[in-house]
Amino acid sequence: MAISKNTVAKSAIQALLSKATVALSHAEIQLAINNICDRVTIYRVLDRLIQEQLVHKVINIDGIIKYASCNTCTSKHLHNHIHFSCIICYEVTCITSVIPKYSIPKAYIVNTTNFTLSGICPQCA
Amino acid sequence: MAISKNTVAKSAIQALLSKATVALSHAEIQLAINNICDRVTIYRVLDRLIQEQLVHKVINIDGIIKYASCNTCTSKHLHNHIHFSCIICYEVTCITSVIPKYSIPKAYIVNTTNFTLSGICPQCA
DNA sequence: TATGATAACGCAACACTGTTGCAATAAAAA
DNA sequence: TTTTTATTGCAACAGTGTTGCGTTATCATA
Repeated sequence: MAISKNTVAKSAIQALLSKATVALSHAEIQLAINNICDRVTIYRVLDRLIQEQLVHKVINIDGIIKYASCNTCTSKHLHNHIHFSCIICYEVTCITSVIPKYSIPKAYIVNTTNFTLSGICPQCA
Repeated sequence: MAISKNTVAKSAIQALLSKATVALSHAEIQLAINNICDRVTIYRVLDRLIQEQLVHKVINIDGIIKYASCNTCTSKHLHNHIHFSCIICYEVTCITSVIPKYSIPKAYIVNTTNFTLSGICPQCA
């Protein structure tokens, strides 16, 4: 995987995500970077960052895709940790400290896991 | 919660979901019932069925909402079982036999769980 | 069975998310 | 500096889900 070019939009989005404590949606990113670039560019930059394994996707409980920086993925790019999705503030937090246990029939080949718990986060409780 | 009226659309969608072995998306339902009613009506019927706890939502790995009949929810309306989402045929199957184990910090109040594993299902393997 | 209240419907319109094609532009290499 | 090529902006589009409103069908009551 070739390293992509370093552009203003890429740097801004990368910086935003790496300092964010929660996963952000496309809309939230667009709002945060304040029209630094087009809507479409954000999607393309995110795709690039994902391909370069700097960012990963999380599906929110309501089906909205959120993006989070891979701060914890040092050696392997694995995201089988729990995500917590708050029903009040809609923030998605990576609970990296816990790896969930599961077991399913052998016939199923598991590639990726998406364990999202929803409820009320500490800030909203 | 008052019982809603029994309409042609409701019966058709209910019958379709109860005989389906996998969770269906709105688009799939629309295709299956073959223009028996309007797009919007399907959304409203599904909302009613969810409110009456006859159907539950599952978020697919790509963020598309799928609907499944609550065949297994006899006493309590709980859906904390695993869902398997196939990356080839995009079918979502409820693995009702297994309840996943997890633990997260006490500060988080968990309401619902959404444990979706994605990979290749037995049919596509 | 006929009637009336009201839930449910179809239609139109809209907002939002995500994608694609193409010409213009910016980044990095030569 | 020039050249190559990735990246961008713009426009247009497809898909998903929602809302308002006038009409229709359902179900309870007479």
